[in-house]
Amino acid sequence: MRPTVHDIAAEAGVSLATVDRVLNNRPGVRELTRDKVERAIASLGYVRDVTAANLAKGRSYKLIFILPAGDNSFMLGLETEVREAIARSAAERTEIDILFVPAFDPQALANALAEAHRRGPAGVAVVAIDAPEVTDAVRRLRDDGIAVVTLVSDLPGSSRDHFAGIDNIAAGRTAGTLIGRFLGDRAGPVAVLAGSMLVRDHRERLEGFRSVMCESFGSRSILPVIEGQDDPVLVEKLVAALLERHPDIAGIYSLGAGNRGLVAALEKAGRAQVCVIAHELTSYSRAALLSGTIDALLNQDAGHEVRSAIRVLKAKADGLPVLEAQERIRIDVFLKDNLPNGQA
Amino acid sequence: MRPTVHDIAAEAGVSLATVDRVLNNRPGVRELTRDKVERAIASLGYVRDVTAANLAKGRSYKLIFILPAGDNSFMLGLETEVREAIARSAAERTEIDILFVPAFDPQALANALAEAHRRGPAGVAVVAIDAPEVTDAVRRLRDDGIAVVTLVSDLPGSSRDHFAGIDNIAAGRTAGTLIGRFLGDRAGPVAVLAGSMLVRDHRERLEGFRSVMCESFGSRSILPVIEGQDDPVLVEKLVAALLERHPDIAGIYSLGAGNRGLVAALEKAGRAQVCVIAHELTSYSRAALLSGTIDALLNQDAGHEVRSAIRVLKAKADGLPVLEAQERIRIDVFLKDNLPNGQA
DNA sequence: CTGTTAGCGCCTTCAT
DNA sequence: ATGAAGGCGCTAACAG
Repeated sequence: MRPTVHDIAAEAGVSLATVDRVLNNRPGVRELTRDKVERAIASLGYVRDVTAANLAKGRSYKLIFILPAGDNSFMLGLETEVREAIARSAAERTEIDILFVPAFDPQALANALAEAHRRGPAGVAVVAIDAPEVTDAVRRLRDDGIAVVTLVSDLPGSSRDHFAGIDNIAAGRTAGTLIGRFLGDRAGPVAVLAGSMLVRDHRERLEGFRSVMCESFGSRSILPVIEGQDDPVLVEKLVAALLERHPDIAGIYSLGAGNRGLVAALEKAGRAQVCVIAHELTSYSRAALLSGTIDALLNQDAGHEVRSAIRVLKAKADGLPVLEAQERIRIDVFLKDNLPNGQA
Repeated sequence: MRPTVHDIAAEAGVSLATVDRVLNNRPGVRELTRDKVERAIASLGYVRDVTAANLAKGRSYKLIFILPAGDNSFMLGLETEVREAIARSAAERTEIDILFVPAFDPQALANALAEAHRRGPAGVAVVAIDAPEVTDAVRRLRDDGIAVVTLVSDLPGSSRDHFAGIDNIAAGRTAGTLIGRFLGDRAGPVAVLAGSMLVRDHRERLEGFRSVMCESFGSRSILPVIEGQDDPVLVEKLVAALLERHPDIAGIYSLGAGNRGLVAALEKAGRAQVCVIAHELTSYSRAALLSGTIDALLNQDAGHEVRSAIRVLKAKADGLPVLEAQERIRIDVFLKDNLPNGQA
């Protein structure tokens, strides 16, 4: 059997309470006693049973998730994952609330962060917008010892504890290499469709994409970015116009959401031969990948992101270290051949 | 607060012991009493605290992993992951032993399974070889109520409880689409390099690859399969000969291990323009991907596989259901652009 | 068949 | 500064 607090107490010749004080480095122990206990801990190779500790503490973590409202499938999927985490909250000792804010509205987001602050949670997870008022609101949370994790889109200049999302520059580069190699010698420009340049993730994907195109496929021309606000209706309108304006388009990189509109525009225009790389696996994008309208899909697993955010918030709330390597979110690359069978 | 066994006992007017019997559907409770308790459970919305239950049980799961010996990096990585699981075993209430067997030797594997059987574990995880003596050995384990999970390579006809590995047909198809699209109109045949047709995962990858090549790139010729036994030295010899025999080779799909030898042969022959798709991210394949010798890498995360195998073995040992969707192992697709920074 | 009692490993008053 | 005692939610003898 592995050693317990009792063994340490016996070995060190002190009481359980003293061992506990040392273990949780609480005050009220003489240097000398503390040393004795620490020697016992080391010599017995003691490791604390975290589950038993949690049971005894009966602690529960109050967390708030701030998500953008809007009906694109990716954000709905993210919401679903948070709700599943809420369903698990009994087992995970969490109490999770969701706050919705209008998309791409920095002031609204800052207000939501303030509201979250008022509720006094142990931690906040937020899909960030890269704006000063948001950075400020995050700092105020952190100043009060509330842990903050950015989700999906980061806020690098801020004091957030952690980012639960993919490396968006790498994602953009991956899209660039795929579209460049898939197109090979086929002529024609490539268009880029984004949601909004206000959010960091979209800006970074664009940056990665452009740098690869420039480094490795320099002769391919890139059209100016189109911003569709992640709104399927607007996206469809913009893409329809784009296809009309440029009959010779060879490829499209859609780095935001609202792909429902992209697919509709392509199919109505009968432009199946355009090479399309898009982000996020949803029921729409999945269908388009299978039908051949979309050639490849880059994806971030919303479930992983939410679970990682929760683990990190709990750890930070307890002042525990985070294994960054374990919390890294992978960029999934899906072709029609390796689509998981599941829902999503 | 969420309800506890005490609340149920009070609500149903019975003792804790009776509640516990119903909860773990143990015998010795009258139908009527059982009903009362079940009603109380339902009406209070009780969910059992698994961590407290485990604490009280003090149970620990004895597990055995059977891995092929040999010095290819993938299997070494797998071993490392098992050792990390062993390091966590205190916290996870597991006692894990590793048994090594010569690679691609069905009889040796069957013997190892028998040895594992003798040790009386709660579960066994095994990198399977598709052979009757192995299937038999697995059945004997299962007949004694020992849980069996196949790892990396499956044994579908057998009575194993679960397979912790990727969909290898999908992996082969993905490789086919990538190589087909990357090559475009470039002329020349494609070669396939496997470890051994004795193992299911290699056979399935080949099957998926061939079917996509046939369906979507029918004009491309595929050379006969080369078997390198996952041995870097043998692989290098075989590939060197292959390159000499076929100066016009356009692409190589390496669906097994031993890629160190593949890379060496390609680099010595100065054949960097050959399009290469390989499996498994190791320090060698990573370097080759970055240098451009390898064009894309398909990967299964050994850490995920090991952790999943352990979760499943524990669940099966307790007769609990497994959420297949949650245990699905993804096929990672790596280009030089989206390589994780970590070790591996 | 059912209930009582004593833990599992840890934390937390409350005394001393 | 230290210790004794009780409890977190559940399970496991052992009695009745």
